[in-house]
Order: sequence, then structure tokens, then C-alpha cells
Amino acid sequence: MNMVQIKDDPKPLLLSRAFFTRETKTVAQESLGKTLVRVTEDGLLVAKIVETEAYLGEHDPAAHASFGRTKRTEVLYGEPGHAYVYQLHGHHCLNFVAEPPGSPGCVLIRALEPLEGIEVMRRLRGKNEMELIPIANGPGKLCKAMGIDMVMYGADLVDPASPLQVWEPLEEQERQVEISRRRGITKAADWELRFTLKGNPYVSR
DNA sequence: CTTACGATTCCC
DNA sequence: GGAATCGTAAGG
Repeated sequence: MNMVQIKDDPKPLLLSRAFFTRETKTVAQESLGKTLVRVTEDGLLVAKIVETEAYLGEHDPAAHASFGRTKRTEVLYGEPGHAYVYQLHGHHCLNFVAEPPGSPGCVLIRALEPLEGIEVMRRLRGKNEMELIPIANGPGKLCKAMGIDMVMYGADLVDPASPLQVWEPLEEQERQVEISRRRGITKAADWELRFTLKGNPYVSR
């Protein structure tokens, strides 16, 4: 990890709008290994994306977009590369909006490998003595650890002034993607749209 | 307004 | 295995 590079020259690391302007399934797979960055008053919170799920749009029974265009899903129909945040069971979940405007695909972020700002993440999770793995190995847990709530709804992930950004990987990595069924849903449960970094211990169970 | 229902988490 | 928990969407 090269913190000098992070602080001095973040722009070349930012992903492009074009990255998100692709098929949802592609964006979900390609997001693995990328870097999620939360800019806070206590410094940068940095983590590697290790688990994602694709939600395909209005014809995906498990997707929120299957309800059509509502106040909640509005951002899904807009410009790709923005954050879709929603609440569930008192927790928050983070998605990346994918596909061109009008096509409401999105990518659920399900687990992170914490890299920087780990003490702040522990504090946000409410447990100072927490082990590294359980800090962000679930969709609700990672939002709490990264300080992501409804304020982040619609945040532009490719804007260097945004509180929530997605960067290229911080260092070279080999990347083997494993494909499986989406977790925790009852509709279209057999669709294989969950993507994980093979062998990564920070993936959710 | 009322009701049903989760893309979850944590504890027993 | 089960409870906590609360916004959303749908129906009256």
C-alpha cells in the first residue's frame, strides 16, 4: 500500500463513467478487486471489494426495479456510476448503478477487505476489539463500517469531490472470480449472479 | 392509514 | 433456530 500515492494523486485511480456503463453482470464481475473509498473527517476509509451481486432490472424478480420506477429506485434509472443506497431491517445496503440511463441495473456490494482506516471502521461498527474479517463481510456490516447511510444516496462514485468513490486496485493482484447463487433472496434464487474473489477470506458466509 | 414483507444481523 | 427492526410499496 502506497499512501503517498493515494494522498497526492487520487485522480488517475478513479474509475471512469464508462466502467459502469456496461451490462450489470459485467460491472459486478469487474468490480471485484476494485477499491471503495470513503472520504470522512477522520481520514480515508479504504477497502477492497471482494463480493458482489448483480440485480438485472425490471425483469429480474428479485430486483427492486421489478416494482418499476418509484421514489426509492429513481437513481437506478439515471446516470451509471452513482450509489443506490436503501434500508433493510434497520441496516443499509450499497449498490453501484450500472448500464446506460433508463436501464435500471445495479450491483450490490456484499463484502469488503478493510485496507486503511481500520480503527475508524471498528469504531463505526461499535466494537474496538473486533477481528478484521467480520468488520465488513456482509452488505449491512460494510455500510456501517464505511459510514454509508441514506446521505450517500445518489453519490457520484467517479467524482474526485465525492464522499464515496471507486478506485482502481491499489496494487497488482491476481484475480480469480467464483460464480454462485445470490444470497438471502427467495425470488429467482437460482440465478447465478453472485461473484466472489476465489479464496478471499473476507467473503461473507 | 394499515398491513405485509424483506438484497440482514446478532444472539440463544 | 429466532427475534429485532423499520422503510417501502400496495391496498383499503
